[in-house]
This record gives sequence, C-alpha cells and structure tokens, in this order.
Amino acid sequence: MMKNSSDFFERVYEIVLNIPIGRVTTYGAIANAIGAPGASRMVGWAMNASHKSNLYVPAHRVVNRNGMLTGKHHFPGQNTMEELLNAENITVHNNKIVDFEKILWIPDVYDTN
DNA sequence: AGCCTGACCTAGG
DNA sequence: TCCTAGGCCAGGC
Repeated sequence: MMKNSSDFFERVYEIVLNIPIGRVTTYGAIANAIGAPGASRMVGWAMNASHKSNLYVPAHRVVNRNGMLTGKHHFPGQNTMEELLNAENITVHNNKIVDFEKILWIPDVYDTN
C-alpha cells in the first residue's frame, strides 16, 4: 500500500470511521492508534480538514480526554455536535458527555506494517 | 526556509 | 485545585 504524504489524515479518518455508533473516542487514543502518541493535536487538525474530505467523518464522536466537546464550535451550528451525539443516544450535559467512560471506545492499534 | 498556529496531553508549581 | 509551560507534528503564510 502506498503511503502518501497526507496519509496521516487518512489514517485518522479510517479510525474515526470505525467508531461504532453510540460510542466516542479521544484524540489521544486515535493518535496512539496510528502510532503517533503525543500527536493528538494533529488528530484535531485532521478533523478540521476532514470536512473538506468527500468522506463522511463523524468528528462529533471524537472528544478530548475529559469527554468534553472541545470542537463543537467548529461545527456549522453552535449546537450541531451535541445534536449529532443526541441522535446516537449519547447524552451531553454542559459540553460534556454523560457516562463518557461507559461509551468510550478505544480503537485498535495498527501494526507497524 | 523560517515562524506561527492549533478540535490536545502531561507535568510541575 | 487552578494556572503555566512545554512537547507533539503538520499546514499556512
């Protein structure tokens, strides 16, 4: 498989696309899954670029390690992120996911293939 | 080519 | 417990 310079973003998208409906994950977990622990900022950056991607990337299922909707302001509406989560039976209170630890989903770490 | 920014995380005071 | 600083690495100017 060829790896383009923008492969970093595509790896992030692949992880996010694998998040089950009704579950959420964190930027750090994604960064760890792509073999770049500590590069959690890049994950958020990839999310910002994801909206220009033709693929539907459920960025609303990605939150920070506190379970807070830090990226909600980047969605079209002011409350879009929360509404999307509510549509998946995820409750958000005060910009924070309720029972975050219960619905937290950790992606599998990709091999160094 | 160099500097600044960023949807984060961890550690130290 | 709150606040500050540093690190991470890719993109934009």
